[in-house]
Amino acid sequence: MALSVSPSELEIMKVIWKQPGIGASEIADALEDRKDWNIRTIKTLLARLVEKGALETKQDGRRYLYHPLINQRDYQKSAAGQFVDRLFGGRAAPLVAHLADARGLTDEDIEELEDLLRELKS
Amino acid sequence: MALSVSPSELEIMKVIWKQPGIGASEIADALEDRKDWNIRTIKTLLARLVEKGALETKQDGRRYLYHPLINQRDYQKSAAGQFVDRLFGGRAAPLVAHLADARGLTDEDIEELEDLLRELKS
DNA sequence: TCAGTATGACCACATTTGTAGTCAATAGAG
DNA sequence: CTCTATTGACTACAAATGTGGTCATACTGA
Repeated sequence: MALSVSPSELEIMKVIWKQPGIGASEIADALEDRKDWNIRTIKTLLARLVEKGALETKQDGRRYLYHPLINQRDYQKSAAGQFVDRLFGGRAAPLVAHLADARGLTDEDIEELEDLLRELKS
Repeated sequence: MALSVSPSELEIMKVIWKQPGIGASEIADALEDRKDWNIRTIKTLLARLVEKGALETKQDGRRYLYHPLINQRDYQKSAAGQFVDRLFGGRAAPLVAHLADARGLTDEDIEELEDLLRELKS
């Protein structure tokens, strides 16, 4: 469990979560402006993700299409939990305080947080 | 900057942040129940942290005392920022929503978040 | 005074991660 | 039909990380 996905691998996962069933070269296209990766690098990362059990492939002619085996929300939840545990003793409030301090919260963030709190209290 | 501290190294940093000027064997004591690390392992991590510029040493007789060169709050702020960027597109609200969902927030968390939001809006 | 112990310096080694290269087969461009 | 570009399979290799060993030395209690 908790199968670990490295930062670079996560970039790949994000593309596939957004477009399940995408192929390697389309992933390269999708990342083109964000990351300066050789197609070989992307394929290596894909192979590692398959090996780790984070992705599965479907044959499509002579190439592979990639589908996530782990759910983005689950991954985010577990990563968020690990992160607050490691750095903030498991407490959410100090984390948000640091974020607010470091970069400020958007009005949208504030509103959403208020809604969330309202909901939690009911 | 942003000098990267690995998870294991961070455990060491946390002890030193709490007790600046501590020596290697006291760090081992402090971690004893939390981590099952050989004293050599701890010393290797300390050496790496010094090398990275995260710690400095002061000679105390024939041993070293360790002092942080990076501030805990600064580290937390930058790590929190990087984390929300990587996983939540930089938005704080979804992160908190996931935390609340995954493990719930304590009453204390909720109260602190409310205070924080009140403050941010004023 | 001397043996055992704690310490720092240096070394070791497997695994993970970032970043590609080589090769062989194949599919499409002319 | 032939040449080139694409694809997957396999390989490479340095840096970072986790984990600890060796060695020489200096301290300390018996």
